[in-house]
Amino acid sequence: MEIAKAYNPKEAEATHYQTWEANGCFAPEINENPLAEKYSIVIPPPNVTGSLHIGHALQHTLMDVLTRRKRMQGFRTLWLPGTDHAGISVQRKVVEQLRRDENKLPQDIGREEFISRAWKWKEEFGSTITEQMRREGASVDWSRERFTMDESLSKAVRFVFVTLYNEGWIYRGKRIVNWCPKDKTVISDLEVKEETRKDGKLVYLRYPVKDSDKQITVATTRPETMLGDTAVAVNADDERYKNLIGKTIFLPLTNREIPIIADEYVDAAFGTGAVKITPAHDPNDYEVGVRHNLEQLVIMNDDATMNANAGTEFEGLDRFKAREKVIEKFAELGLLEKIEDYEISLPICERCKNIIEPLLSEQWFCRMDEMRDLALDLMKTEGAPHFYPNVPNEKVYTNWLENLKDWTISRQLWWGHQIPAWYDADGQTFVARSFEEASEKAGTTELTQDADVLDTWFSSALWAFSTFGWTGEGEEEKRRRGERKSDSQIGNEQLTKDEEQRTKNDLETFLPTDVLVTGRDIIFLWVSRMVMLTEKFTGEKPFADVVVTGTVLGKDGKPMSKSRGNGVDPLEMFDKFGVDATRVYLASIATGADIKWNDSQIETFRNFANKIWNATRFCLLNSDGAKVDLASLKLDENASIADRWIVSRLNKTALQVNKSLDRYFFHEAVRLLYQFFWNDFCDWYIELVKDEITGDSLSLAHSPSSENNDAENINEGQRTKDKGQIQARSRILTILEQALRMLHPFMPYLTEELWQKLPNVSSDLHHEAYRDAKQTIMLADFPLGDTDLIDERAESEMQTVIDLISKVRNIRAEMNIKPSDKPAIHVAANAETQKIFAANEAQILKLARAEKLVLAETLGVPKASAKAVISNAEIAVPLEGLIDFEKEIARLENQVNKLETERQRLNGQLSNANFIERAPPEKVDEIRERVAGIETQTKTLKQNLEALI
RNA sequence: GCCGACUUAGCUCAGUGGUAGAGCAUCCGCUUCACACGCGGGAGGUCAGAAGUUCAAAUCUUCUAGUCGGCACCA
Repeated sequence: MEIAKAYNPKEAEATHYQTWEANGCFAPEINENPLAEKYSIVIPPPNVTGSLHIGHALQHTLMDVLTRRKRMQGFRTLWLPGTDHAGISVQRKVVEQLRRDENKLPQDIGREEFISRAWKWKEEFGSTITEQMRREGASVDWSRERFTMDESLSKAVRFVFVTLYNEGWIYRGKRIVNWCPKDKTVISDLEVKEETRKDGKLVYLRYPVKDSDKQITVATTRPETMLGDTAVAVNADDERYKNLIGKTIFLPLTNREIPIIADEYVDAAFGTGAVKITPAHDPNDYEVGVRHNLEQLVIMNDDATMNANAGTEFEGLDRFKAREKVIEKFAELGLLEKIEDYEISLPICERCKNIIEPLLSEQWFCRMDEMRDLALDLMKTEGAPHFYPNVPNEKVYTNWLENLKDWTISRQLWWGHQIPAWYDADGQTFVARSFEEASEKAGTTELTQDADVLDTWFSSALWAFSTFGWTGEGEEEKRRRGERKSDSQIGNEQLTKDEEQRTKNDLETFLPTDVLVTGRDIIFLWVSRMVMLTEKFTGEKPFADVVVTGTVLGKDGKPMSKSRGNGVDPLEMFDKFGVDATRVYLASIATGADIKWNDSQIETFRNFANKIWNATRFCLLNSDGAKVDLASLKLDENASIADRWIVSRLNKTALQVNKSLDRYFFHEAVRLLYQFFWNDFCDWYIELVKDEITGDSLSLAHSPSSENNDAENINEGQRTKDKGQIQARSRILTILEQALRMLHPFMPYLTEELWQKLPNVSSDLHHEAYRDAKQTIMLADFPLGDTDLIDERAESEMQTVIDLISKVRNIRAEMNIKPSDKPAIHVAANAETQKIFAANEAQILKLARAEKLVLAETLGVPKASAKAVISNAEIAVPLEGLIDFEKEIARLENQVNKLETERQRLNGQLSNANFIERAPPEKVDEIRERVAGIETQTKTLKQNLEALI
């Protein structure tokens, strides 16, 4: 078979994904077993405006690893893909497109046309990320792809909104909100970020008191808001101002008079002790205003320019221009006391980085108190969802819930789910799932729908169940919910009947999902809201577990960002190192840990991919007559140590890999597989059996046609040898094949490419749930590992052989013995250990590059020998004429010193009476044994040393 | 201000009570018939610092320092 010398990822990446998809491998329907347990994951829907970044690649890799393993283990597996309509982002793209191409504003074309343009934009550019996911190898079921604005998901949104409204969880009201003047919409607290500015100013303004020559000085960082002041507040106990309470102030730059009020919000010790109150532009002032029934004077437009309420001199000015002008005017009037430098933190719009303006505005809100309790109860009573890693995520989650405030759910955008509320001519509100329903309620069709849309996260919050077809419509849903609760009580008799329905009904089959894999940053925005709304509307948990991934930082250790230019494009990595290498690297990051991007690490896994390629290449180059055959791993009593050892290692690895993945320790699974494949399989097993499986033996050299003619010429011995060789070849192929299966979830392309090349692979190797499917490694049975096949004795015997070879290699290297020189190896050991070495003589001679192996009870070698000890044997390599005595002395001293340090440490423990008394006896014995072992070795080394001096 | 995480070899990182590890880099040797994206062999660490708990601490507790997050406040 022709096989290239190095792995070329591009070839494998080009073909297999299409084949898997075409053969329906990603859909749960591929599973032929009606009783199969389900395993489901919904993807955190990426924004349609997005393109794949390294965080997606990380999360998708983990989800794919989980999904692929479970699928291989015969679960009815669904990983559901989809995208989020990303309200503000798409709106901004379309606004930009409109401006650039037609020099128009959204108002110019109207809402309807704007929305149709947005859909067009989505159709045209919205599939970038889903295309990129194909490249990643993500085994998602594209037939179930969802979009948050699909009709069925939109129905769900309306149903939920109406229900929550009717139950009093959603209300409309005037509140101070975070207003983004750039996007001209309200945004939630979670979308506001803080930015500290050192160049802030604190401006002290003097307000003249009416009927008095007194002035009150107030300090502010936003002087322009004084135009909207409707009071000055002081603390009632403040002696300085006590007698001014109830008096009136002439508010400069306006012709308004405002009261001086007392409120406990004011801290007499802070600043001047007097606070200007602007109820329409500050949340605290708003509260004060409500308490004192103050006028709420809005002085800004939605683009943060001043409006008519600010006075003719200021109307139309930008807020920052107005600020300067207010200061100027106060200075002119002699009312500017001073300006101090002041470090200030500004609220910034997370997306557009503009400064947020707190603004009084009428919005829709979602009350969170009861929903918070739903979520908190789940955590308290069931520990659900379970976070991985648990620390610190669970605590962060619950702390946040405990301090939750109401959620502003309306947005002043056109792209999104328009709020299903209608107003009649009198301003009465009718909340309904459709215009028809609203008209019916209102008794008129003269209705106007609320212009706002819902926060994108509102529809995302339903993602765990709306994606499975839940729309909330009709009584059916409720009935099903009721049925489902009782199903579990009825028991197993109903199973078969239910199974039929299960395959038809995604909601019942796949909810709750098994795990959510997502980033820390959206635990609040998304995870918590899914928990609340899924529980509220389906009575189910959205997911059992939450895996919280860390942040992949740039090479400079800072979060990746366009402005820093430290981003890493996953697609570039795919091109440079291959998809598989990138995936394993991402999976090798400790769960939840932040990591600095590091090219050398990913190269490690590129090299690993190549190693796997070449190991397979080796097996294939020596595969004549052999085949993948699980029976070849059933070893009899005559089996070699190497075979027993590798089978044991394989099964131990499989057990540990499964255990690691069960607790989402992807990095541990990667490490186990890397070590098994490279160290155990390549470095030792291949080398140990190389002679046995390479080279044409006599009969194999014959072409099949001549074989019959020459059959009688082949003697029995040769026949046995051939048979043994073919068995050995099958065995190594089978071990390899098992390893490829375990590697598949991490490295799907490489493993499929190689697996298909192995002799005798077929769908017979599939898990029994996929016997009829076309042969692919992705449906092969993922090894669980068998404790009965773990052979500790073989492992320790093999270790003895490895130790011996390593020591001789060490001597060779330290003594500068040429590769072509083949010394003898003398070993002194007990009879049992001698047997082990004797059984592996050929391998020892080959791997240590030695000429002969002399086994005895005691060493009888010339003085000019290099020596070493291992736990149960003494080794000597006679080096007549080659030995450098000084070097040998140094080498032995080095070994003695190492042992001595260790011995002293252990003796320290043993001489501690408390240790002997309180430590577990096994532990004490273990230490004693080790000291004894060290002493024997040291004694031998010292004798050798003395002999040299 | 409150809460939390992190600090381990030159670099990037594993390691949750019992012999400090990996990859890369480095040093020495090797065209050994799968692989130089390789093979073999070395060197390199007071586990940030201090105190404590324990027979035993990188690991548990407290404090200190530095780094980074989250939340709150900000007249």
